[in-house]
Amino acid sequence: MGRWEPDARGRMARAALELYAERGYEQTTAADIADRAGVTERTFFRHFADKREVLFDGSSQLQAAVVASIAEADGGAPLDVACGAFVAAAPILEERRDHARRRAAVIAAHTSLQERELLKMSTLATAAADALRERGVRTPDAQVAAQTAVGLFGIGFERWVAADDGTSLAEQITRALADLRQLAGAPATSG
Amino acid sequence: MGRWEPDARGRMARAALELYAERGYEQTTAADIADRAGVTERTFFRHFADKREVLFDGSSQLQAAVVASIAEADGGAPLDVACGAFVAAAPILEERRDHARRRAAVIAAHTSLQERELLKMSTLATAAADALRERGVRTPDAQVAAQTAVGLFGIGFERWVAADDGTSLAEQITRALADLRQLAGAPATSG
DNA sequence: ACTGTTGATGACAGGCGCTGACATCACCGG
DNA sequence: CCGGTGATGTCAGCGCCTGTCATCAACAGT
Repeated sequence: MGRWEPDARGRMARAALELYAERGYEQTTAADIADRAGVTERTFFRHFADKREVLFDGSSQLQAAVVASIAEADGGAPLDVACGAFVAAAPILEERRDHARRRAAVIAAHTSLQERELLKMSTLATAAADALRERGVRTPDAQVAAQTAVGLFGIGFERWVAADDGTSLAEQITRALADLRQLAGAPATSG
Repeated sequence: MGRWEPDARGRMARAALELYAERGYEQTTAADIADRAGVTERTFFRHFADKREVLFDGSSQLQAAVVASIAEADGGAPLDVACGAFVAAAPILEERRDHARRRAAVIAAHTSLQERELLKMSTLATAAADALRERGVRTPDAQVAAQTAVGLFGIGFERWVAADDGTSLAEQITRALADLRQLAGAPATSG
């Protein structure tokens, strides 16, 4: 095959997900992934900053969609704009539910990968907050709204992945927001 | 001094914070920390799972305080109980503001450390949610309330560390919660 | 067809993080 | 004085990740 077989990056990403699922994250070396993808370990690290990053290649796409959606939103309360952006971006993940589930299972199996996912979420929150500010939302409000929206997205995503019924990701996020409104509004419930 | 100089763990934790602050996290090797603490690199890794964990030795204490506070709370809405628990646990950090600031600066300077902190926050959220469930809060509500409270704590902590006025951590958390209530309640603001 | 440039890859060396295995030493109870 | 216990030191080694240089495909200009 020589060098220059196309889409080395994609091959490595697929090989990594397969191997992490087959033998586990720790039991897979970077050289293993490179071998399966038909490249060298060195090439692997040229494309991905580290062994974890290979699982998060699509995260910038999600972030771009969320930021764009916030920028283009018609108006409304900041929290609605932020959550609406995640609902609007949900199809990106919904289109590849199988892939999302496999990936989520691998991540759930190892703490290092959860750390990286949390970092991506945090970055996403910062980007969303910036986008809200861009619309004129005051800094503290933007921060709280963005962080809350990302938190609700995380919960919704978790439930969407675990759900056996056909509830959509968008629906899960919407429900989580409704939950929060209930919790934030109701003055007293149980003890 | 031979072996058995007391408080090796504490010495390593202090040495690590100093060195990370002096030369940076990456420029500090585990052997450097061990040297300054008067032990071996191997001993360092017997006490701390990895090079990052040495900065998070007190996180279990915070978690215990939050969980206890949730368990002992008098009653009220889940979100109030959760946020109240963080306010109640705030003195643990407020007592050592200098240390908290130095530590926060070090963490802010390197992504790996931010990842670890986010993981601790996530663990804290799970523990808080469990504690809420223990009180009879339904699972989805517990999850949303706990995650939201941790998010607000994170924002409050960030502002407390950055603040030049004397605003307390507890006050910052309370303000963030008030912000969220405003955002969740108000139907429409800007565009 | 020849050539220079560009960019991705291969090959190699090496530092650092982290672990397993075994020896050593301080302390404690008998 | 002695054996047990637990923390530490010592050593070897794998895997992650990086710097460096050579190699090779593709492309543009001549």
